[in-house]
Amino acid sequence: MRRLIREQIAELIKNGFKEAQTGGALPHFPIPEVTVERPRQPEYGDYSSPVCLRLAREAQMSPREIAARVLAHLPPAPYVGKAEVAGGGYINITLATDWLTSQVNAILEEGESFGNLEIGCGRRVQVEFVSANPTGPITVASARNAVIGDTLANLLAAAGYQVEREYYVNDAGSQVRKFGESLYARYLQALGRDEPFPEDGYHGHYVVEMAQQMAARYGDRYLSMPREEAVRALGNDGIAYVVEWIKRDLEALGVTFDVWFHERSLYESGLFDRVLHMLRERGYVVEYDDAVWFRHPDLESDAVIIRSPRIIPDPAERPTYFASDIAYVWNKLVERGFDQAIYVWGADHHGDVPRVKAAAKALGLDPARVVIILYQMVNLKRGGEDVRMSKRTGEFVTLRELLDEVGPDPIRFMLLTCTVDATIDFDLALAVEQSDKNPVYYVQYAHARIASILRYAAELGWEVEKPGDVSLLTHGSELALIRKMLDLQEIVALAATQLAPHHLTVYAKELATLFHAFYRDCRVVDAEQPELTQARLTLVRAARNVLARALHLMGMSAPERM
RNA sequence: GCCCCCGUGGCUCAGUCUGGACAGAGCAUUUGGUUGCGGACCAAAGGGUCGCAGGUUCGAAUCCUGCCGGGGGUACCA
Repeated sequence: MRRLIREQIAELIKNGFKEAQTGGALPHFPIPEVTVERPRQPEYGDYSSPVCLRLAREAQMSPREIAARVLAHLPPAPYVGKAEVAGGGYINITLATDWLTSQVNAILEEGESFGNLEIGCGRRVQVEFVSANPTGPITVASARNAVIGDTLANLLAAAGYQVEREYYVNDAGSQVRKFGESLYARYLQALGRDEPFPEDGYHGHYVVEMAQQMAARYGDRYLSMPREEAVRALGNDGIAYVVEWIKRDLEALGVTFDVWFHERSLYESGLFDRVLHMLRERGYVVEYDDAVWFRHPDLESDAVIIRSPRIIPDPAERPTYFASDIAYVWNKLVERGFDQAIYVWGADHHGDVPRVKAAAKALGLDPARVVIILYQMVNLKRGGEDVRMSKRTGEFVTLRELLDEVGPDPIRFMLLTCTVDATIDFDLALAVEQSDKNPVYYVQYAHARIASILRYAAELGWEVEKPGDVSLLTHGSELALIRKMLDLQEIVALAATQLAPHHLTVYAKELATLFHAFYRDCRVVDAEQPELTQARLTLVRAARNVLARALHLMGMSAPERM
């Protein structure tokens, strides 16, 4: 556990300013926030700050002169190798080589905890994701939700938050009823009855199979019930069945949840009524058109419907899904006391964002505690052709099919590769292909190659675990690799604060690239140079440590062989 | 109509929220590389008006405004 180097350098420069000012080398002016960036060109060093560029007027001297005086007063730090003025007044800092190499041991000591930070300060965060309707199998769109949510949860945990993962089971809405009716119809058909299938029902073949199983297991038990009761009972059974199904498929993708929260419990516990009462008292509830509405100044529309007897005739007063959202946000932030509730939603729900925020606000909660991540859609393709998907029509590619074809790691990596803001064209043909177009193998190959080197060394009798003298690591490729390894912390900080898991994929590819370059330039196992070999074996082990951590943060495996 | 997302080399995408020094990868193309630890690798080359037009700034792919193109949403579906 450690502080980011970038932050330490920013502070260092700030102290340089202070020293220069108190020493009279610089006039007194408010020191601005010191921005520190990573320059692209290696000759500009590891870290660079342009802060002096905009101070010419206030300091009454050129940016270069300011920078020079700050540097003259820069406090010493073990990690600073070279600090110099460059260009029009940049402060460029190069890390000290001996410090860099010493980090190899530090990384090994930290093990799987390398990359962990404390920026979360132990705050409790809930990540609620997937939450697909339990009326059918998980599709590719939900798979994107799953990998984003799961990776985000991993990142937040690494960043020092206390994280809980939750799946919200929609078992109270009208879709559930529709599902029950579909099952009922198929059930009767399975028993040989001539039952018409509801027009807007679930047409997928899986409904037929489920109904057949139920008919086989329960016989005509549901036949003796009143229709309404049978529909409800079958719907509940069906949902329980599908939830287990979803759970298995997500597990196969490497995604598990701490809590499976049932929408229905919001009503059964009486919470919804209490929350509705609170809103009513605060004046956010209006009634007209035979319905109950939520009204709030933040909403563009006049009001959002909370419940109406028209949505579901039985039970007559069944609320809308938004009603559930109101009670749910209270449950998250108050009853369970999360500091922050993160929702992972498909972009087609973006219109609901202001409502949930407004609901939180109306309940007296800080809407900033509600964080909604919208990810764009996944267009499924097969060889360039669009594949249409809808659970209702029964035409879709399930996550299970995809897992059988591709396996979890490529799915995770591909769905994680671009920002949540970009639409993904997921080509099934490409996903299956184990080629250069599929960078997941490139990254994992680097790990397998590391494992192979260590196996090879062990076979030759090297003490692989014995710490080497890391000060012997002076080759440019070795130092470049170490630098990239240290970056993992920056990436965790960036991805966790931006809630942008895709940074991990970029990082993993870069790390793999630098390892492959190191492998090319530096022979690890060399009987004629035992000291160097021992040092390089140490570096290789540290590299494996970092690469494995990056892969694990993405929920992927770090294979020993491929 | 209104709201959200996208528009960066032939293709797929980073970089935009936190403005900085000649705009980065991968794929594809061309040309090379190991009598050594896995060639699922490495290196080099060509290829870009960062959708368009204004504006802010010492400085804009990045911020602001308008426009164009693509996708999604638009309240008794969830």
